[in-house]
Formats: sequence, C-alpha cells, structure tokens
Amino acid sequence: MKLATWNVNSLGVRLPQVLDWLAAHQPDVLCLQETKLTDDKFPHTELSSAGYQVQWFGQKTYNGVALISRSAATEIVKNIPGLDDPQARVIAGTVEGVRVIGAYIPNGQDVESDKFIYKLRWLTALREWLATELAAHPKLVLMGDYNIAPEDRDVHDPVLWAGQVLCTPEERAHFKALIALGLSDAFRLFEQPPKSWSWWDYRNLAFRKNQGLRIDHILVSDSLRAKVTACVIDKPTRKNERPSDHAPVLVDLDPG
DNA sequence: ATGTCACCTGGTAGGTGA
Repeated sequence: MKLATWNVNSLGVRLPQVLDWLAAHQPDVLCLQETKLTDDKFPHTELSSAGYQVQWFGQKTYNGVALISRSAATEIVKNIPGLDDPQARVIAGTVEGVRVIGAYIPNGQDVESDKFIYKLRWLTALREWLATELAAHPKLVLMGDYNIAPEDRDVHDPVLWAGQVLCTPEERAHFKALIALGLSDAFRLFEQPPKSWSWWDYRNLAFRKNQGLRIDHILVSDSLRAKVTACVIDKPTRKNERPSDHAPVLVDLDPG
C-alpha cells in the first residue's frame, strides 16, 4: 500500500500536475493540503475520472484539504472534533483498514504573532484527538504539512533558523509529543541522503541552492511501523514547470 | 537578506499569507 502527502499550494493551479502525478506513481492514498478551493469548486469529476475516490474539505482562499484514495474512505471526519476552528485543515478517513489523517498544521507566521498561539493550541487539540483515534484505530497514519522541522538536520541552515517559526523548541516539543503517542517518523526509519528537504521557499532561488526544510511528514503508528518498507521525498516533482513550493512525500506499507 | 507565488479586492496596484 502506497500513501503520499503533498501540499499543492492551490489545487486550482496544480490539478494537471496532480493528475499526472497520480498516473505516474499510482498511490493508494494521496492527501492534499492547501487546495484553496471552496467545496463547490473542488474538481472531483477530474479525479474520479482518473480512477480515484475523493473526499474534500475546503474554504475560500486559504487552507483546504483532500483525501484521494483508490478504494472508498469511510468514517470521514473533517477538522478536529471539539475544536472550534474556522479553518479547513484536517480530513480523515479509513482506507483498507488503515486510519488515514491528512493535516495542514498552521504555519504560525512568526513567534510574535497571534497565529503562533493558534498553532500551539491547534497542536494540543490535535494531540488530544489523536490519542482517542489511536485507541480506536491502532493502524493509523498521520501525514501532511506539519510546518515543523523536527530537528536541526531537517534545516538547511540551523543557525539562521534557530528560534524562528517552524524551528522553535515549542513546535519541536509538540512534534515529539505526537511521536510519544506511539508514532514514528517514517522518513527516519531509513537511511536518507543528507540535506533532504520537503519545502523550498519560492524566494531567493532557494530550490536551486537547495535551501529548504523538511516540514512535510508521514507518521505511522506502532502497529504499522514494522510494515513500512520505504519512505521518500519526491524531489523531482519540485522541478516541475510552475511547481508547488512543496515536494510530495511517500511511504510504502507491506500489505497484510 | 529577501532574486516568489497565489489569492483577494477592486484594479489598471496593493495587501495578505506562506
């Protein structure tokens, strides 16, 4: 079973690339973030014609998530139950017995910003909900744009980024707290090339200079950990014409 | 430090968010 996550930075712009990518990689599940489409504008017909089931949850201009799967997803949940959140950031469903949660964790903008407070509160709510989800669904995958670089090795210039949003101790503590629920960062289950990033700023020729951060992650529950056979960042997709600023991340699960 | 992109409102740019 192949699962993937991709922050597409506007599905309206990136739909042709998503369709090409689905055809090329044939994932069983693809979670999208930053679709930036209201639900009435979601291109479900095109994705359905590509042979995929799709669940979506969006809003105008910002955020928006989707769960694309070969077989139908059940027990759909949109956003974190109990959290009063006007922003469309989570979509969850059960696919072939695996609980899949796609999340677009808030960026936080700046440590001095109200958006940073929102991010930290949001992460607390996510963790509390995850605890109940894990109890109900031992086979669980949490993937998406976390907007957190977990360690210095996930940052092209840790000195420049020290204490900045995406890299603060508070955010990293939240990431570790998610891990402590019984999850593993699938990417770190394997040997990986150094300087592996999932996001490169559009500005400053960052991709050309490979100045990026690893902020898109796939966390797998303890029950799935031993079944993970590979986890890679699809860097070539970031070289597309008119690319998203994020590359997809993929994980392979041994069936059975 | 700041060489971009996508979206909005309401324009023949400017603001916001990432």
